[in-house]
Amino acid sequence: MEYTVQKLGQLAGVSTRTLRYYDEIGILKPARINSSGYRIYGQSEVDRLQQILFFRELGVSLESIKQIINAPTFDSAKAMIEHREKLLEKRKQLDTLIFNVEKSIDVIGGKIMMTDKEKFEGFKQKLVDDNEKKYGKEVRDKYGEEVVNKSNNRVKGMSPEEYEEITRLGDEVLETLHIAFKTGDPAGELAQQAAELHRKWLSFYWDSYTKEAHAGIAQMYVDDERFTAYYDDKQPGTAEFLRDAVFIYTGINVK
Amino acid sequence: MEYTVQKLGQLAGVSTRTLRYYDEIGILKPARINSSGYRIYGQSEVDRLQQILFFRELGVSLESIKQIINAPTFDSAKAMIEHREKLLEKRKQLDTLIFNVEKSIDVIGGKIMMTDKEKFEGFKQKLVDDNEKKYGKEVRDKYGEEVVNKSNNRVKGMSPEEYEEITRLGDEVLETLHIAFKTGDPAGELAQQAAELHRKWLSFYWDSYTKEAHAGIAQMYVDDERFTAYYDDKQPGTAEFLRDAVFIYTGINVK
DNA sequence: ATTGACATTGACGCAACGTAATCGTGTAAT
DNA sequence: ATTACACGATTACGTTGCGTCAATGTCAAT
Repeated sequence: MEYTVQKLGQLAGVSTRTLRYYDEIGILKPARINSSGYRIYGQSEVDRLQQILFFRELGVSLESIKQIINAPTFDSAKAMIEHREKLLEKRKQLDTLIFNVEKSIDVIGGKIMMTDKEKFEGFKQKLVDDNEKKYGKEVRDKYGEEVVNKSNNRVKGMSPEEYEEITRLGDEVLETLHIAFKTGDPAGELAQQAAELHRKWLSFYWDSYTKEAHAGIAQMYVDDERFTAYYDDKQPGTAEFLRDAVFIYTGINVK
Repeated sequence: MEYTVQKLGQLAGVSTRTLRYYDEIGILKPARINSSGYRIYGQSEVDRLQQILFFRELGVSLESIKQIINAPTFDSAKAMIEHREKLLEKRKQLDTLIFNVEKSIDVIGGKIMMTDKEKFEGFKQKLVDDNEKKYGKEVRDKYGEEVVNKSNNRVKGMSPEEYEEITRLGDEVLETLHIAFKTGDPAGELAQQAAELHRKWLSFYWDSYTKEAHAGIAQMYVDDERFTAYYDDKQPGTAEFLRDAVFIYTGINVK
């Protein structure tokens, strides 16, 4: 069977422009050109296009596809596995994006107010660099008091709805934490999820979140018996488990 | 405080090129131009840039941002909620993408073979429409026998490594399932994760995965006492729980 | 006076096509 | 045979959000 641009386009569900473009960049050349200069595609081109679309659908760039299908002994499985890694990271990014949008909805809704200083802080994650690592050791003492005071002030100004939401989140943290605790792995998915929830929960109390402060608080839970009692309620060792999870989550070890 | 391009750039964490560009497209113009033609930004420009970066971070296009911050009575909350919808859809797409990549890894690995006909079908997901829903009811009877036979043939041709991998996956399914069972919610994240793992596991045995078949198998686990016994081993009711989770996961109810 | 850091304005490049604009062909109907 | 019209071709600009030269002017310090 032979196809013109439009026929092939309809068969495969792509525009004629796309086929021309693929010809242009040398990823799919027609089998031959007829006397009128028309592009004529044959069976092998159909198959090749099929392969191209397959990879394209998976989000692989045309340049990469070119390499893939041109390589004589291409290890496509390996490439796919690598590609999957990329996608998983993309999804992670998207998840934090969604989280931020949701937070911003609250901000705009007036539930959370931001100070002028906080404004830029959020965007400068890169700047949370070595310079700040130095504070790591002192962060517990430093944040210990400060945060408690801040938080108290925070809570006073909350609406009933906000309070409700926070309570729910807090419960969710505990729930996830207890399930995660059974796995025994603070680096596991569940434990990291608990750490994430804990961060969300904290964000309700804090003007600005920093990894350092988060790690500091987690350590505080272990050191301060009032907090330890709260988290170890059902399962002794939970506070420590949470701390370890948060250390991994934040990538910061305060100890 | 007044800033030159570089100062502002450092403050906000963007390149000078970006600031020039923002000036060019009229989204952020400097407060004034000094005698040497330098762009000088003031406090209000800092704030404006802050807002721009805020929305940009959320993945909003500059064009949209322009509209947003220029509108006198812009309902940013509404815009954010809409934007969240878009992001959630994006994530959905990404998830199916990841699913397909994973499937393709199996395909490439030779675990699954595709017929020529199937090849193009894959890209025409749109065609997965009502026409196929009709098979839903009959799927259990249909797949019940077929799958078991197929699977047996499948297993015979497996390598030790493959078998090892499958066993591991199978264990993971059980593990997740049992944790999820404690939450009591088949629609919850854990249960859905279990359903997903179960799908992966199945994909090792099946030539081609379909939601209908998946749902059918899940129901079969409940109906066939051999399977029920296996899944209910530690916790009675687990088979039913898995079935419910899979029904939700696939969006198909076979009952 | 020279140097080096920082400023300016172009202008091209990128990915993967969409979208005209202009013109030649194939074919069916008049 | 002519006309109409669908389909083919090529050329080339537009899209997004800047990165990256290139050429050139300015400021502050040595």
